[in-house]
Amino acid sequence: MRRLPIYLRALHELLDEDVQIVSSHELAERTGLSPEQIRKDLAYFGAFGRRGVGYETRILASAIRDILGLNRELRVALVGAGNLGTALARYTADRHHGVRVVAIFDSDPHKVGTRIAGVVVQPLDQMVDTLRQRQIRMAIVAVPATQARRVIDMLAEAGVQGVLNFAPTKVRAPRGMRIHHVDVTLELQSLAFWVTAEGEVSGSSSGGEPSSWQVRQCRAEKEYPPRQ
Amino acid sequence: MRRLPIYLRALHELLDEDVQIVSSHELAERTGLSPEQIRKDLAYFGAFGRRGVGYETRILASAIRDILGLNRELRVALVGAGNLGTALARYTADRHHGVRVVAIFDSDPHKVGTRIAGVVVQPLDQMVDTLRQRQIRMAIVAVPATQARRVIDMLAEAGVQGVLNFAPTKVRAPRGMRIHHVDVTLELQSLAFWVTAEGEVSGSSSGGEPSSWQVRQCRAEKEYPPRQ
DNA sequence: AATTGTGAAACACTTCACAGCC
DNA sequence: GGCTGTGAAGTGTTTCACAATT
Repeated sequence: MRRLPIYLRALHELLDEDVQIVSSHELAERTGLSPEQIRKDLAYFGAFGRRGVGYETRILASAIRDILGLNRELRVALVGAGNLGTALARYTADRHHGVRVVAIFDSDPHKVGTRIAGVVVQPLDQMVDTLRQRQIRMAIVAVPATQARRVIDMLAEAGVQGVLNFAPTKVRAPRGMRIHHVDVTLELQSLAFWVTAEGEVSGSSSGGEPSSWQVRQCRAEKEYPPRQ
Repeated sequence: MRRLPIYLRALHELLDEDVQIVSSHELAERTGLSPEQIRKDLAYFGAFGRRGVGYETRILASAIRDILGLNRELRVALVGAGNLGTALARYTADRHHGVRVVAIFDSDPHKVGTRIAGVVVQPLDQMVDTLRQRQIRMAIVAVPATQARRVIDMLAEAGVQGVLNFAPTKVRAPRGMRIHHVDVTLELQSLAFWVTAEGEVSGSSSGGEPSSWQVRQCRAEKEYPPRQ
């Protein structure tokens, strides 16, 4: 499921290059995945390819957009008009990925009424009514962690079914809602494991008792055998 | 590996509440993971708990920070001082998660010299030298997709070992570098699968040939049996 | 009695190998 | 010959069940 958008991106690149037919090997090359995996994934949703030939670029792209529900542009609400929210709103406005921020809400009265990427910021207490009325079913949450739970409950009440949450808290998804979490802190902290701290030597250790950074080295060497 | 930061966050919450001892069940409750998984994870790095008692909150938190290399604050560079970059810089400055943006680079001359969260923005062509000199080993890339590859090559040249990439392109990690990708487009598009398009009824279908949204419904019901 | 640590079983996911088509 | 589609094998991860420990 998470890989379909990756294929879609590669297919759009190929379409820009006027490539009509693409093989699983070519797609693998461009996505960094294996040809078998791509074939399995695509076959799961039905037979889109022709044996001995490959996949028809335009048809496959359209099929994937259809599976994802992106053939009509999906309207998304943004909650939280800070720097992060602004970046996201502008981003979806620039290129058309099938998803676009069409409503923005913030609790700060100073922000209400301003425009971001052409969309007027509305007060938070108008959110539930507006989303219901406009039948918006997806939202991006870019508010402080303390407000996330309340905002997500409100979104559930408004009938929102999918949420992309940037707030650094693990909130359980209400019934009927799916939440994808983007947690920068978690990413940075887990990435930290792979970098050597200052003062550490990146070569082999010189005796002494096993310390945590040796664990780190050991683990690191599992995935990067040569490591320089 | 990716779960250690989750445990760490829960442990810090517990420490704020002056909880001295915590069981795998309590941690499971707070993280949404299973007790067995937590025990397996922690046991993998060594025995931190006492049978019949639980885990000592402070010691476990410290051990995890040690494994991740976060007991000394990790200095990180930010490349790209747009809205997204600004949000991230401010975010790491506010709370101390063991990771902090201490250098910012941008190619826009208008941004160079300004301050974000107390850090002066430097021109991109000073990046490699500055990072080498200050021994900065981790970076956040928040530049347009077109620049991402070049920036990441420069970071590799500067000795950076870990990169958190927000640019919507899959760049292969250079030797000795680990890249974590945060791709908002991909997240939004895969989330789109789970929401019903406007006009669709969320109940059962009324005959006709199987269409993609029925696939969507079918898949959705696998993970959310009741779904309302 | 409560809780960890851990081998075994179950499960999920990926890769392999090749049959079936073009 | 080249490529897809797919059962089978392989690999990795999660859950189960329980022995070990306080």
